[in-house]
Amino acid sequence: MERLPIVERRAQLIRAALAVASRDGIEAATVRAIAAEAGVSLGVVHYCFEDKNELLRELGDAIAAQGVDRVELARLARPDAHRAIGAAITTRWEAMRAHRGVQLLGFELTTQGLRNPDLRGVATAQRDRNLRAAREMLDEAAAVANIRWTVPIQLLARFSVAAMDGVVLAWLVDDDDEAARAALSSLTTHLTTHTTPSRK
Amino acid sequence: MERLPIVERRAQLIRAALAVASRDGIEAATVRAIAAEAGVSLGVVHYCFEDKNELLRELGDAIAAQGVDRVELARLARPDAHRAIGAAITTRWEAMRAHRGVQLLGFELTTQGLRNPDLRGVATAQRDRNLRAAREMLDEAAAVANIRWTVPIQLLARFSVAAMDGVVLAWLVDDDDEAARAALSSLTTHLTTHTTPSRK
DNA sequence: GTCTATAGTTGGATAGAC
DNA sequence: GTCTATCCAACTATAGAC
Repeated sequence: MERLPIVERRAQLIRAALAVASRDGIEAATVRAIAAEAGVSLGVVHYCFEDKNELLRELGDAIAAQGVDRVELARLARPDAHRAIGAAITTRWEAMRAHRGVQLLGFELTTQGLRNPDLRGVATAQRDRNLRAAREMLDEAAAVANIRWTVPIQLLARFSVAAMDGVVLAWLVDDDDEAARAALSSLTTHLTTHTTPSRK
Repeated sequence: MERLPIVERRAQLIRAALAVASRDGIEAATVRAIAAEAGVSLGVVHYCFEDKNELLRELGDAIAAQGVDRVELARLARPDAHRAIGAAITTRWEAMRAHRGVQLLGFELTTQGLRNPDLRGVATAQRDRNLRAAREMLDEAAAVANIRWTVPIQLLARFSVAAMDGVVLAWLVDDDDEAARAALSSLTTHLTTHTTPSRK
């Protein structure tokens, strides 16, 4: 086996953890399974991480980081408010839909974080990232469509995140793409009612 | 130890499982811990249930059943649409807020159901119950306020469940009652825009 | 740095006495 | 029906050879 600097070894193990956990679930992501996935022996994992919780915390960071590819709205034709908001939400939805296992893993990590004090930060970090991403999305949609929001953006961001989470969870259960799209369309309409043309 | 008919013993063990799992999390709800909670020995659990999964399936039923105390809207003063819908949602929210551990357990059982084929039914049963409860809530609110819905109620029910789930999950993470209430108020407003006076 | 070997728990499940 | 005793598998973590 090749020798690696510890930082690269850690990165490799985090990738392996993400692969196992998103494919087989958080319960299946044992130290053994992760070591096997990475092709290293059990001891290596304990050499690279303080304990399993530290590895899971890094996994939480990794999953949150990959969820926030910035949405590109600039090239929209006829960017009215409804259209811009709809595009932003649809883009995010398609990104999530493409990684079913990762979405489920996100919920699993959140519940773990709510039970295990050692992983508390995973849950809150994920919420913070989601909120920030939603706020940026709303800001960008407003800029592109040349409107402004008539209620505090923090409120709208929170509602959007909650609605998104709920829609994704329902979709994980019943795998109904049409229903999910309809719900997101409803969310888009709702957000649009809280806009007004911005004066220049 | 007192002898009990097996059906009563099962009910007792399910109650114990609910107590342990809602208090300490699904991972802590081992057969051993449940037996201890009920004050019986380990073997008794295996005598009463085929295996652990069967017990968890019954637990799923139990948790779903207790969530659907029917909302009483009849005595509302001046039941306009917004008021009726708001009351229905608030009532349900207060019921959920009072049982934090149970709500978290619900999410844990759902994710388990999505990973473990043996528990698949737990996730879908919970979704079905929630959808039905939401539909009944919308029906009753419409009847009380003398309005009708301008979009298919199935769609509204689904959106309501998703939004509720998302709001509860966010609340579990940050424990912010005010933010939750604000989000639910936003949901109420959104639902109200899809009503129209019903002709008699 | 990496490996094998093993300690030390804890889990689900079962056998057999009473 | 109920209990104790036990089996066996899987887990995290560590010690020590190389």
